[in-house]
Amino acid sequence: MTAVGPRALEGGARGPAGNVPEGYDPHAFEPFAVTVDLAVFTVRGGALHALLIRRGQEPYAGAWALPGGFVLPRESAELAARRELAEETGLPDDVVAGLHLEQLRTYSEPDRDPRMRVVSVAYTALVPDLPEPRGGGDAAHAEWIAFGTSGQLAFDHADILADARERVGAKLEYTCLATSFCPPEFTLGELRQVYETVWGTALDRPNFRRKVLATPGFVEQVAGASRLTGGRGKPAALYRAGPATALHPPLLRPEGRQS
Amino acid sequence: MTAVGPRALEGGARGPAGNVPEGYDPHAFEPFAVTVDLAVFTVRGGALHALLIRRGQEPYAGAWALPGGFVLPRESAELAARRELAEETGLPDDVVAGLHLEQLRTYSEPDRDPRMRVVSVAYTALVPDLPEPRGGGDAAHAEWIAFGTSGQLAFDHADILADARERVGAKLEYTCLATSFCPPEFTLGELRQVYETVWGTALDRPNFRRKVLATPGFVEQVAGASRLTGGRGKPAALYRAGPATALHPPLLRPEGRQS
DNA sequence: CGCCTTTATAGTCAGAGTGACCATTAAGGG
DNA sequence: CCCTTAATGGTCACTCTGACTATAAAGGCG
Repeated sequence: MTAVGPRALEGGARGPAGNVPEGYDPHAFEPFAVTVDLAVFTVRGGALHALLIRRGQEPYAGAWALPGGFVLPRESAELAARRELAEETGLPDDVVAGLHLEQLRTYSEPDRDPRMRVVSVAYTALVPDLPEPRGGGDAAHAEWIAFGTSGQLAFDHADILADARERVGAKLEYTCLATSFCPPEFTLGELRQVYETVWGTALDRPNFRRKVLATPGFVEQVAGASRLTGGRGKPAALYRAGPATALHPPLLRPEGRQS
Repeated sequence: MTAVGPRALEGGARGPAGNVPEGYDPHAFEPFAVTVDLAVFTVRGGALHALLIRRGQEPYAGAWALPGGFVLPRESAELAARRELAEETGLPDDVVAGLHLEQLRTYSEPDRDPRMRVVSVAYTALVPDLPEPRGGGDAAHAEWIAFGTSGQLAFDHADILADARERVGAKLEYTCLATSFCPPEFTLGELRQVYETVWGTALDRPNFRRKVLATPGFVEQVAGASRLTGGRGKPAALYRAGPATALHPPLLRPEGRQS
């Protein structure tokens, strides 16, 4: 890998915060590829699942990997992430446009891809339990895989997925994000299961209920509606996500346990 | 801008999560430049300051900008950020190696730099009140500018700086990060000033003291030492940063006020 | 010197929030 | 009919916090 280009700029103020000489040729140095990777989570049957695709070619042929792809020349990373998400899940664009998508962080270790220098902006998405994703027209075939059962992931995707899970767990504490995992109408039991699944701990039912209902704007009751949850037990009232986005005070996970 | 390369890969599985054909030519498409930008904060005389450099050339000649520069071909973004920080501040490498540096987020809007496509990974650093930075050998001349008094910043650096400030404020709530703004030995009054400065609110002295001392590992008293703080008043005991990194339960800013 | 201001430090008190419980209601299953 | 299960309603003690008062120890000033 030849180190020309950027280094040639060192004589003046550098970078976009500095200056690029007029005659600067964008093709003169070893380029960086910029991609997005997606950590898409859902809660399914009491277990956290991530959306993964099976790799067909080397490197890491046969391994699971995060969905993702190149950022196109006229596209922001966020737009690229939304486009890839729509392609991989086969969901209609308007549904994808409404999903919670959040930038996680950027992974830039020089050797994270053995083929060339790839800098990847990772995004985290939380979705309700969707119908099985349709492969996005091309060879890509995305599936929901229970967290921790995927074997070795390609590239540094295991790191990304672990970081994303930790971030989601932390955000549940001080935001109303948990409703993103739920369908439009849900019971408090389902909402509690989201917390229990992501945190890996059991929560006290009455206390959870008290906390959620005491937070203005977290959830709004759907008048008169109720639903049986697990086939057994008293039917539960239905709620919708409210307008609030932050939890004050936060709902802390018990005893700082990480999983 | 020619949109070849990435688009040519669409036929197969895409991106580094997909596959790059063997004959793929890294120079065949419009390249992305990858840079780092630094939001370096300090607390000085009761006001939050950011480290900025004055731009000499167009675009944005004469405006203040964040320090930063290219990520070199064999360098991670974090390494680039640390190298740039050392160059701009003129601090010895071992000091820079010990500073708190945290990835903020990546800015990738296609037109954020009018000259070419630049994707920038932003980092936030918190430092104690350092001696005036020496310009880093080159033309760059970094200065501490009080937050909000810089006028228009170059590129999207005002957004980055605002995001960084918000992130720092939030992190003070649930981490022990505030000690990064302080010299090795500090008084509780100085630590409280960090919170007051970043949050823009006054805090109750006794309550702040109680909270900090009740958190195990946040600070450790320096036996027998004390110092006069503002010239007036009772001398204050000195403390060092403790081993703790997280605050459980958090120290929430009053009334969810953002500034 | 006494008196002011300033800051650190010690303590009090009421209310909010939380964890650990117990009790009741309403469903399905044998 | 009685079991299990889950939702819901409620209690109680403890912790944490915000508001506040009081004391200690410095410098400045007449």
